[in-house]
Amino acid sequence: MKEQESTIDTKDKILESAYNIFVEKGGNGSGIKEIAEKADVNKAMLYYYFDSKEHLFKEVFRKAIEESGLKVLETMEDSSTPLFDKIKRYIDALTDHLLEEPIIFSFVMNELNRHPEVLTEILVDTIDFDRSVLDRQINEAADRYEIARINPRQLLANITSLCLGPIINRSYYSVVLDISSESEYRQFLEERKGIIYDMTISWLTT
Amino acid sequence: MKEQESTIDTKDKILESAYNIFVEKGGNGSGIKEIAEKADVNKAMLYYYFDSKEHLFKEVFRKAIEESGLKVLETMEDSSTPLFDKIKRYIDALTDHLLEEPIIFSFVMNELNRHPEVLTEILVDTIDFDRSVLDRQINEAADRYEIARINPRQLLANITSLCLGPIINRSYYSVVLDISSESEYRQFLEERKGIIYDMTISWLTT
DNA sequence: GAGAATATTAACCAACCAGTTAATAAATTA
DNA sequence: TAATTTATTAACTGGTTGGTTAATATTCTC
Repeated sequence: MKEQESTIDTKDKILESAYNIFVEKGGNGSGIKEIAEKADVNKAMLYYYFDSKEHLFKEVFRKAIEESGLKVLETMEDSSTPLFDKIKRYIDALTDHLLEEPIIFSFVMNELNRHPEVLTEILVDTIDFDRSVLDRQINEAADRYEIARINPRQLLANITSLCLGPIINRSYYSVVLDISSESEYRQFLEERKGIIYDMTISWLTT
Repeated sequence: MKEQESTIDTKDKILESAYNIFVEKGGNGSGIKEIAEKADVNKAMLYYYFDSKEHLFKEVFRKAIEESGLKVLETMEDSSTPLFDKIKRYIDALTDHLLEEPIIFSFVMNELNRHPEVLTEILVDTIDFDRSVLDRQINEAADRYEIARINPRQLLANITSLCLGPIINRSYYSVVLDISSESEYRQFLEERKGIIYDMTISWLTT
């Protein structure tokens, strides 16, 4: 059997170090030497617990998804909450979470864009989202003429895009919107919560 | 003086090769050896025309911005077109352009996220967008009670986010929306053009 | 405490990296 | 055509990369 304490210690030390460095510099920008050094561990230990840089990266990526706030999506599966309330909660929760961890989220998206073939499967089995509840809710609301008949996928794409955009591509929006200070930007994002909701509702009810 | 023909030839060959490889694999993922080989040029020539990998990359990045479709933003500076028309044209033009060059756009955003300090200045002087015309138009329309009084920056952020989102982070949206086939995805994006416009207008007029 | 399993280390490896150099070829100028 | 500038090349450099190995230290089991 393993000697528990120190094993978990070193393995976790490696993972934590890898997490920080990968997130900061990206998969291609980081070296295992640096990761080992920051973990204060011999480089060979890295290959004792993880058998390649790629494997280590994949575990880090999985962890990053968990902590990114993407899982907020699963709140959309709740059938007991009315549609509009759910939308509001989703927007607020997603924005709040993204405001806390913007870098992690940006990391996930960047790596996903750069290595889609390898990483989508990790995404798929880490987040596994079932859209059926939301679909039904939307269609039933349309049946009752409470909202217009819209494509549920478009709703999801709209809300998500509106929330993510200015956060994960902050550098771009900083330039376009000409907002440089941190506090100003945060205020701008706070203001968005209400706007995104209003915009969505006004679209659904016209 | 330079020997024009062959000079331009080789320099351009290098730039083109660098462009393709950088866009495909990203700045950190690409090596100059590969770039030289694909350009069918001696590696030293790379340092004859560009004095480092970073310089070469920056030129590629600049070129990528030009071809990415980001410049469509500048149509918003036109004061002769009515607000709603301008919005419609911006959405259509941006979407169309992005549909043609989704990878380039993704590249620009990824690199910008990864190296904001170095690349924002290139972005700033490549795109230089003046928001004042749009601001005035919006405020005047609000004065005339044609639209609600909204923050022009939020309008810009909304439209842009809605257009960019599902295109530059396609892998993510493919999973969330569960759309795998290329044609289905393109149709989805086409459908969005109208939806984004409707959504924006309904928000502005409530 | 012997033996086995687990954990850790330093030294090593070949391939690759960005970048240089010094010599040469080709074109321009005079 | 001689001198000069511009273009091109092969070979090289020093450092880094991801990854291995073989020996050793530590811990667990009995």
